[in-house]
Amino acid sequence: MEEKDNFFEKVYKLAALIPYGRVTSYGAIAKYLGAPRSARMVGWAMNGSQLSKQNIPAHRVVNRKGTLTGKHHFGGSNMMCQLLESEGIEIIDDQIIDFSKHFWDPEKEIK
DNA sequence: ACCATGACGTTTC
DNA sequence: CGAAACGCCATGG
Repeated sequence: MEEKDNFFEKVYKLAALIPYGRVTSYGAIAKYLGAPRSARMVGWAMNGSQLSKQNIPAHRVVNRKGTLTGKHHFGGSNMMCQLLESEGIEIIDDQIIDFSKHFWDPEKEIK
């Protein structure tokens, strides 16, 4: 049953391609993968990304509002925030400042 | 097969 | 403008 679904595989790949100091939303990833309705599945995939052998910068993936909804699943609430701030991203109350400015659209950046 | 949950998103009130 | 409800889809019980 451990067949790497193309969906998860793409999520990991895309997440790993997120440039430094950039962030994206689950919906954007899902849409890029061809499943704009499966934004939740993206989050589910990220959950497994922690167990993945690769280093998935899941901290660069947030919801469409730019809120750090999944900080608890990251292995600590402070960790995700700290990582993002370390990349030059301002975060206040689990909310990314100038989210649109840091937003990274795979469809635009990747062609 | 059905119900419940979840790192989301959009629409409605 | 803010909160709540609904919708989507996959995984687990």
